[in-house]
Amino acid sequence: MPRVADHDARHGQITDAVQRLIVRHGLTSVTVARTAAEAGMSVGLVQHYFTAKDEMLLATFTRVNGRFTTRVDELVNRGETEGRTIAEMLRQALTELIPLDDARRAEFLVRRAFADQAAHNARLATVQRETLVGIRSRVAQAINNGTICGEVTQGGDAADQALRIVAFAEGLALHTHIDPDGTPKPAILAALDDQLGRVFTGTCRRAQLG
Amino acid sequence: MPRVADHDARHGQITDAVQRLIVRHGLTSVTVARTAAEAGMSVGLVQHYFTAKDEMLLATFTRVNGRFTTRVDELVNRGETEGRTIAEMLRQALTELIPLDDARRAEFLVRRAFADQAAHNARLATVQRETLVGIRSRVAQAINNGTICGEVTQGGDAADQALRIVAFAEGLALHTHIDPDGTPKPAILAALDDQLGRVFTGTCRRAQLG
DNA sequence: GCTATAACAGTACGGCCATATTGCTACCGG
DNA sequence: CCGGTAGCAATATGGCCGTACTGTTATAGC
Repeated sequence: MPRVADHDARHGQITDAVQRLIVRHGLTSVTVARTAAEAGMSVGLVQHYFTAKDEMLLATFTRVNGRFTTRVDELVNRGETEGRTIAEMLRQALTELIPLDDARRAEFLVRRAFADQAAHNARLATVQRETLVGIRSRVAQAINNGTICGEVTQGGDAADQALRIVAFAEGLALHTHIDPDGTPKPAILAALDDQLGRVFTGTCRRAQLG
Repeated sequence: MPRVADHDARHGQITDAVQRLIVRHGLTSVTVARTAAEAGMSVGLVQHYFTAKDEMLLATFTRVNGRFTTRVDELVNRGETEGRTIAEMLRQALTELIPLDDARRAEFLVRRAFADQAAHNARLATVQRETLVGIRSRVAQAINNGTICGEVTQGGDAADQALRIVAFAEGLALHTHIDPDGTPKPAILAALDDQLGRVFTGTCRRAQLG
């Protein structure tokens, strides 16, 4: 067998380069040659790891979305061990969606960049949809947990409430991005808290939840 | 002087063609040649009316946004003469944002298609921002009117409430588009009504408002 | 230490795209 | 009725892009 390379690491280098290019100059500006240069490798090597540009972009989108949901899950796990309320964890998680700092903004830009493409590419659309319903179902689960625990006092469809909360957060994200000056950070967070406060009206009776 | 042509009509033909192409295959698929074919004219003629492709795209974006706000304004005017409540008019107006039918979906796709570009093009960003704050200030005005009239009983910053309402509507639009099956039309409209109902809690004491 | 093969680089190629250029045509002003 | 300019078409051009192709290097297994 010949020399081996860390495929996952290489894929990461390439998709990270794509991400940086998108953040800097938009998805349109992403070419294989530029990506190679940004990643510090040759065009041939990029081809070696991604048979086609489409694959490269799909991998980038998948990775970014995966990183996001992973981060949210870690946040929740940490919150649970630290005994936070569900509302607090949810607030933290949803804040991840909003481009309030550079890292969040970068991720937001990438998600947005693929929005147009996803409308006409089945595989991108699938990743996008699964990410979205993943977030929504996590929030719904949190609401169900909250109902059991006592933080949520009112009844009502958890999925429906989750949709409203997530939609609201993403709407705030959009406005924050398009008109940062018109939407100061505290106002955004207050709005988010307010929305969460409509559902999480009680206090937890137990220490933990599943 | 030589023969004359209706410049505005030509611009409209071209930008309409661009819009159709975006809806069908995304902004990436829009080329000058394809646009000319779609509009039923020669490449040279497109060049005659738009010195560069950028101008063509900017004009398209501007037109679509303009058409949207015009439609909303007409809706409001009609609603006023017909003596609707402010909440009803607002509900109608915000529903225009959500891709619940083909026409709305087409517009939504175009707005989304330019999202990535706008992040890296000052002129597109300006159009986008102005459209957004335009909508928001209209909603804020409606809330102020509602306060005077009696439909809005609680105090609070109208701009802030407007932000929340519009953000919510756009979030619903996003979810409707990405996951249409997971968000049935009635649930979307109910959510929108619910959100509006949080602000418009009273009934109008007067017939009309400015 | 040989050898097969993965890892990697460089370049060539065919295609499409935006735009420049050129030329024809129709019609308004006089 | 005629000259000139705007309207319009067709083609030429130069560049970039994705990808195929060819070649080189390094190392794991024997």
